[in-house]
Amino acid sequence: MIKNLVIVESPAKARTIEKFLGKEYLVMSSMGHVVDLKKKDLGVDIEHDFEPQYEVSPDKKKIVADLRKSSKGAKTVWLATDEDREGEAISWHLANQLKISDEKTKRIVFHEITKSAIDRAISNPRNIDINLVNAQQARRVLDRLVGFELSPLLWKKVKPALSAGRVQSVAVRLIVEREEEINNFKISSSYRVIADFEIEKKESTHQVRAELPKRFKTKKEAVEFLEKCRGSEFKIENIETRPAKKSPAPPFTTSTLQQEASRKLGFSVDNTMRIAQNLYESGKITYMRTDSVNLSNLAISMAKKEIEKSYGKDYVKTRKFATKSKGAQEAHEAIRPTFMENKNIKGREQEQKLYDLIWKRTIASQMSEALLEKTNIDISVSQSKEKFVAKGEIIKFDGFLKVYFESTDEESQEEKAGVLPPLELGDQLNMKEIQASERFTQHPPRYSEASLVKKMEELGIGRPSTYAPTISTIQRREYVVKEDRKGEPRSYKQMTLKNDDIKEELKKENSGFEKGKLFPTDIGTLVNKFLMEYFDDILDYNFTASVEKEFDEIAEGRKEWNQIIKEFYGPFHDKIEETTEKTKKFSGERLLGKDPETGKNVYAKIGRYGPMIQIGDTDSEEKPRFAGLKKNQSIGTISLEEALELFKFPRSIGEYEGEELTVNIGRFGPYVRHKNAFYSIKKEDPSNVDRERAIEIIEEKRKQADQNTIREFKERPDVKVLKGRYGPYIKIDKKNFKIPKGEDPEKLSLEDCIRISEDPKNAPKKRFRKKK
DNA sequence: CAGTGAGCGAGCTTCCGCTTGACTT
Repeated sequence: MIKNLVIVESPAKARTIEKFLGKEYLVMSSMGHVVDLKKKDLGVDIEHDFEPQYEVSPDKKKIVADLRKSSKGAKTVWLATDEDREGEAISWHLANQLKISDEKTKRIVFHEITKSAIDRAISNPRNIDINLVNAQQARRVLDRLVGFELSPLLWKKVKPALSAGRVQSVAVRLIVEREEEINNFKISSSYRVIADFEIEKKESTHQVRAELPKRFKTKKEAVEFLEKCRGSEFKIENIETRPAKKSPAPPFTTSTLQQEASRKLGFSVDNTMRIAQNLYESGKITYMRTDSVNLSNLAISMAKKEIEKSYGKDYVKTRKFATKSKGAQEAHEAIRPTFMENKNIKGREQEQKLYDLIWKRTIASQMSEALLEKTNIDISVSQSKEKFVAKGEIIKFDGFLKVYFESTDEESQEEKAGVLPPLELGDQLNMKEIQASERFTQHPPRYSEASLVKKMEELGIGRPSTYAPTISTIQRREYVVKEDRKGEPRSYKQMTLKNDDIKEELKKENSGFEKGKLFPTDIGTLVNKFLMEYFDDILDYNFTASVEKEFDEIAEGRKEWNQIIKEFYGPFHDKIEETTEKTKKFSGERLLGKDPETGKNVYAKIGRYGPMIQIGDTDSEEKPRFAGLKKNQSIGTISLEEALELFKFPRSIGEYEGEELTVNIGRFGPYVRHKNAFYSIKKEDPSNVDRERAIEIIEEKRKQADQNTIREFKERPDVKVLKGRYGPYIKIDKKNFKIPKGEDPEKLSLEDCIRISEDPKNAPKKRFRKKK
């Protein structure tokens, strides 16, 4: 019999802790929450003070049963879930589910997984803090009420299967509004002047590059200035040198890790988290879902030792960082290597890269500041009041820069300041060339996944465990798409003064190139418009912050959670009812003009299945005609001509193998149809697909299918052994069957296939209903 | 996986936050 049962949230944590505690302790994990509001219906009893209707989550039934069994025999059950609102609630639900007496239940917390922290926790147990639990219940119930009343309203008014919520709807709003800003952005240009000088010093020639701080609004002004430069003398008028310091960034939180991995390694938020999870489970890094920048004393002393060993004492400067982000709960340490002496790890390439980033960032955070010397040199122009400025930067002591430099989102136009030659006051410079180039203002950047996470964190919306899932949700609902945009060529004017001559050129550059940025779709834009019109309070950027304040008051025992929810729900529910009754379908309908053939109205709108064009009015006697939009078309921008073009489908484009070939646009995009089979048109515009190209597409797919076929049987053409994304499988008619281990897919006979298909172990699992 | 969109009506969809495997074709 076990004396002590310790329950934590994560199995990897359980394994670590078990090592610290002796044989008298059994450590198990709950795998997060085990109880939630019931899945079906609202799950909240509105009539009775918003009583939550809880159930053990289906996938946690076994875990709860196992925990119950182990807890029965234990003398003491230690609830060691995280020290935050959710963790407290998990402990409370566990206590309720395990049905253990209060006397043998103890609640303990630790924020770092070290022997001393755990020992300290064990000797300082407390009871479950019911106020904190109530704050969690309020949070949970509020999110359910908002999500499960707003979403059905969208199904009625906009389109089925949509969703809305406190977090995701604000994330969508950010992206929609950024796009509006971009659309309203007026590009302007100005002229930037850069001069290249030369100077002889100590028998060698040095180059000096300087920029005019002022930019000229017009070409005329820029040329006038170049005229003045012609024949001017350039003299060093002022040299200013000042010391500067650079400090390292704090260690990683979930959000900053996602941002840096995106900028430096090009990882998606989702990928970063998956890799970090692997590193965590193999014991290489600490927990990866955290909002804390704090390092344990143990970690700091390990870092110190490592820095001393690798770089010397001068490079050590330990620090404690304080969390600045809103609503941080700091239940864990910052993300860091478990053992600082492991500079490298074995593993997959991506794991090594991410680990390297974490190692460097952590080590750098405990290193000395970099000491710099910044120099500004003013260069006068004898025939003008303007002055050129040359900037230099010398690193006197590299400090943390030896290992790590934080990157930024902004791709700046500024050139990096370098080392300046030894110049003195009064020196004359020889002008080699002065260039005035037209530069354009840039619209605000679209969000990437990582910069959206950064913004969400700033607003206090979402938690480390939900950033990645939220970003997936808004893409899965097709509110937002992640896309690349090819840049477009743009010309700019450039005037060059060289050898006393001013030359003007028209140059080309690429502008607007974007990779992996988030764009709102028509549906995202429309849903946002609807919610902003009727539920702007929920979409308010401060909504979460203000309810969090209320949750804090509940946690402090100063307010009743049911009361807080009641005050919110009353007006919210009224608004839901009112909107349900008083508003019509919200389709974003836009009248494009009249169909020249029939004279009927042509509309662009959102229909049951997404963006479409409608010819004819809904209430007219004749049924309107419909056509779906192509990818990259939008109801906001499509022209009447483009809209009418869509009605030219399905197009018959000839015959092949004695059967008709048609091109059409369906639910999953454009396709070629031939002999009852569908072939997706992925690359080109379906309007341009002719017979020849269609045959190519068909043959390509057939070839692909051929290569993926391992076995075929003449007597039963519906039975095949195929090679899929996840390895070989058997296909019979339209059902797929797993091939058990030990069977060689290359050698399966028809009888083998049928035998395998009849074994219930290999039966196709019920498909998880997941709409893409 | 595939040709819809109004309307008829049944039955479905949906939230956020805490955790991992099981699973996909």
